[in-house]
Amino acid sequence: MAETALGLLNEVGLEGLTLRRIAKELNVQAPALYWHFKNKQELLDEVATEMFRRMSRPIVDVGRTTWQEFLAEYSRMLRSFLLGYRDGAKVFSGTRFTDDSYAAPLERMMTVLVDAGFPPRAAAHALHTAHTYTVGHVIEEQSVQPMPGGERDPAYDLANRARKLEGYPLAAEAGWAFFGDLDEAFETGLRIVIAGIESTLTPTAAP
Amino acid sequence: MAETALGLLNEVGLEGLTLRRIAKELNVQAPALYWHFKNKQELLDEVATEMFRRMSRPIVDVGRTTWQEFLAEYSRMLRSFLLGYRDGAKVFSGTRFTDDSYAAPLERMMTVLVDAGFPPRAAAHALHTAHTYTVGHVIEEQSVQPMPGGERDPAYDLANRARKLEGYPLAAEAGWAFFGDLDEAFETGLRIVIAGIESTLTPTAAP
DNA sequence: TTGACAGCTTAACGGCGTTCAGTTCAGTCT
DNA sequence: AGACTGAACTGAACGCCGTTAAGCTGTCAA
Repeated sequence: MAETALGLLNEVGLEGLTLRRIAKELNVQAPALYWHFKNKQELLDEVATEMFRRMSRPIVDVGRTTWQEFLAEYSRMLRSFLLGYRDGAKVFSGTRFTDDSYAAPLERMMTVLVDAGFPPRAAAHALHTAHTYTVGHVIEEQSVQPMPGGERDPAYDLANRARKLEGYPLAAEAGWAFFGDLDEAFETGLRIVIAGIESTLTPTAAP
Repeated sequence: MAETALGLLNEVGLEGLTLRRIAKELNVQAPALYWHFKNKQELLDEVATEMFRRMSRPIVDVGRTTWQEFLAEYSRMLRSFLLGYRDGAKVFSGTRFTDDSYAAPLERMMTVLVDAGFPPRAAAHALHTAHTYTVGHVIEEQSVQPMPGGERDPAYDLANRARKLEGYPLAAEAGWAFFGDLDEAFETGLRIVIAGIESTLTPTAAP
């Protein structure tokens, strides 16, 4: 049922994901859903949990590399999974997981960092910062470009934006970095985060 | 009117911020709002713009310091402003600005970085990464602790969480960093981002 | 005095999440 | 075989939502 809702998400978007629409997809009346969920939020929590479950598998399968590459790969996977669902980042960020299926993947990721020499608390902060940055970035991305591979929102047209910002040359220039090549913007931020972890949290970083 | 809606936000939250409720606050009937706005989204965009306008002033007033301190101060102000409104980060992240009042503050911030030696593109990426990290962090914070200074959502009780994660010691430990001291978590991530900017984008960083 | 027009009201529409009192029906127990 | 149980669902309804349409009021220029 969470699977059905998740499948529907790409068709109708978060705002179109109503109980009646989900029920129709299941050949059922809307109130029947209340047998399985306390309310809509609980259903959305289940949807987010299912999203995380699906992306946990490939994350756990990342082979042995440096912690830098591992963290980068996790962030890229998280991003591409979120981008893969319409309003993915919004659904994901607003909800709590409904079970402990996140525990094993999290333990695995923590282990990679701790094995690389991070104290546990530092490892947690490293993961949290990379995770937080990625989700924040994708939320902004999806308001520029709602669907994976879809059209961009015309409100973010760069030429038009530059014209209105004539008196502010640096601000105009900044638009390019913000809304131009989204992949590049993400990778640049990701490099920043990982380099920052290296220089502030790594055991060899402290004096 | 956007001011009224913004004032109401802390009372009723984003989900309680209905057109009828806003209209009541203005001693007016709901459809009257449609004289001033095309639809509710446009009103929300105006609310977000007003939020940014209010926080632009103190940001511009930050005195001359290092770019590191400037960026840190910007991020802290952004965070505390967003935390100051119920669902502040959600309102802010989902909407586009309705005018160009962001241009002058943005130009100012870009200028600080460029004056410190950043190429314009690098300055933009630096700002964007710090901004994105901050908004992402606050979104997570506000789902743990919806109101400024308010109670925490009991679903994030740490002792309880630790009990359920008995088989996963590192994951349990990570909870502390994720949901424990939110201020400290933010500052740690902020140090990471700024140190990362320093080592990847600064003119003296490149070989 | 008339007319334009900004700003509002009243009434209504379809759709939303949710509730509640029933209905169906497979499986268990006697 | 017949009674019972409980899970899963239906049908009708409630109150609220965003939004539309048509009409009313007041102000002010010509």
